[in-house]
Amino acid sequence: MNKKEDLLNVFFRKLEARDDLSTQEREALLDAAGEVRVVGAGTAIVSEGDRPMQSILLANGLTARFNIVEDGGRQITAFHIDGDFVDLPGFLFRTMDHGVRAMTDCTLVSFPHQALRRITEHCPHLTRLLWLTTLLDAAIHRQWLVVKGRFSALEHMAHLFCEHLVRAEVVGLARNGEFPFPITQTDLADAMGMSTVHVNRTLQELRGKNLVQWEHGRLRVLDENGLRKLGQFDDAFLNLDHEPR
Amino acid sequence: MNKKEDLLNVFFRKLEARDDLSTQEREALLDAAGEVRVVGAGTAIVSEGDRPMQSILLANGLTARFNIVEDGGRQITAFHIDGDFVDLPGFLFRTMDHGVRAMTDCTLVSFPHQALRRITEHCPHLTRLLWLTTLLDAAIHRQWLVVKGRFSALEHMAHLFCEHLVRAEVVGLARNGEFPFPITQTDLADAMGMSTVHVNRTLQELRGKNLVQWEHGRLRVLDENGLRKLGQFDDAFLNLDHEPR
DNA sequence: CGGTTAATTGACCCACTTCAAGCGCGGTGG
DNA sequence: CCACCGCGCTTGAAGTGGGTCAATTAACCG
Repeated sequence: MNKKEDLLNVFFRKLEARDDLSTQEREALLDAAGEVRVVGAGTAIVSEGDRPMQSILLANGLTARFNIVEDGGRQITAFHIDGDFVDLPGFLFRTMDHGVRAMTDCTLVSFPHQALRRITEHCPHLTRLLWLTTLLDAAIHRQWLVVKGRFSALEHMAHLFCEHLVRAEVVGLARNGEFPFPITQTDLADAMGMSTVHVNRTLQELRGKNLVQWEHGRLRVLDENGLRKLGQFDDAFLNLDHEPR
Repeated sequence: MNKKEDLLNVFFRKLEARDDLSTQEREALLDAAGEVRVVGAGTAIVSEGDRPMQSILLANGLTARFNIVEDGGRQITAFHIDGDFVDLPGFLFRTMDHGVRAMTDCTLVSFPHQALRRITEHCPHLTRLLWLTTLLDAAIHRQWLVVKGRFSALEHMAHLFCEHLVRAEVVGLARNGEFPFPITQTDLADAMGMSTVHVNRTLQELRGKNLVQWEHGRLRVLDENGLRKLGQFDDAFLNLDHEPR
């Protein structure tokens, strides 16, 4: 089915940034891919406590992982873009410890856990690459911890924008430092663990320094070097080297 | 070699809390295990930028993963205890994006990456369990993000102590709510992303509420329910259910 | 043109930081 | 055996980054 191949291309691209992918491996992934679904912005793709029977690859759109705390506050722990699995941990965790929400309309491809298990049984190298994608998520989490623990709001925001620029570039979503970033300031505040008010003021400061523009759901980085410097951004944690894994 | 088996027992225990482990799998791990090493407190087990040829299982002791930021500040992103791999991401990442330091004297068992690769090629279920351990690390990272983003210092500390109590119990390190916690308040501050001064005051508040004692490198939880409530602690993220993975 | 959600602004507040001292204790050398 | 040293713990005082509350404006949308 040609259509499914198109949808998976962006995932292949993400993997191929880190290692070679054989034709057989591509086919194994195509075989494993199940239902394709388009959901609207705001859809709860996964809810805390779910025991899903498949994991979901985001072919197109933007999703957020989040946890709700007692006072009703929400903490976003990750954003996912084209080519990211939004709940691969569910394959081995069984019970989801967090929710995933579509922040935009999203095209989703489901991978039944049974099919993923078959991959782990017959395609060791591909298994390592799938494993790698979850390690990437973990590396991003660690980076967020460093940033949240030791950076000012301004540095934090600069770092986050740099991260998204690079990730968008890897899957071909960015052109001239501009990429889709269709979320609200409230969402951003929930991701940065701060108040909307302060996100707004921090953003104004970044704009005032002529580092970024953010309009119509697109973020444009005007001065990538300046932004990287401010955000102390080093892309090493994203493991962009192409090497045998 | 009987000695090596003793050292790996705590790791078996960690895995067996989540799924069955066959005799063959245990043997595969024993075969994969290489050099055993004891290092003193303060040793840099892994440094940022390293390209290790093996991953290291902590058989006994306490280690911390950390990143150093520009102003010299340190952010600890994880603690590891008996039975944890301290740098399994290195198996697929190749280049380490952070350091690992021995906080106490540690007994380490190295697993050459070549041997781990062999496991991924011949033992799919065991591979999934190794993968699971890195997913556990990631789940803890996410929880830390939630806590750091949305909790007060007091709640944060309560949560951290709960997490360590549960993890220590899983590998048999805790008795009557008491377990080894041989770090300094400065280390704890680096993990919580706060100042030592405030760690000290927060700790006094926890003590004042008769929730914990912390003396001679051991933490004693006096009122586990109270501590859990204060820290909004739910152990779901630690995936303690024993089920087929 | 109302109704709703997102962005923005102002004023005040406080949790946590910073800076600066003291204190206790184990280790070490004379 | 004691003086000294260094590290970790503790305390006080003063400052601030970011939060909270509340209101206004802008953008969107049928």
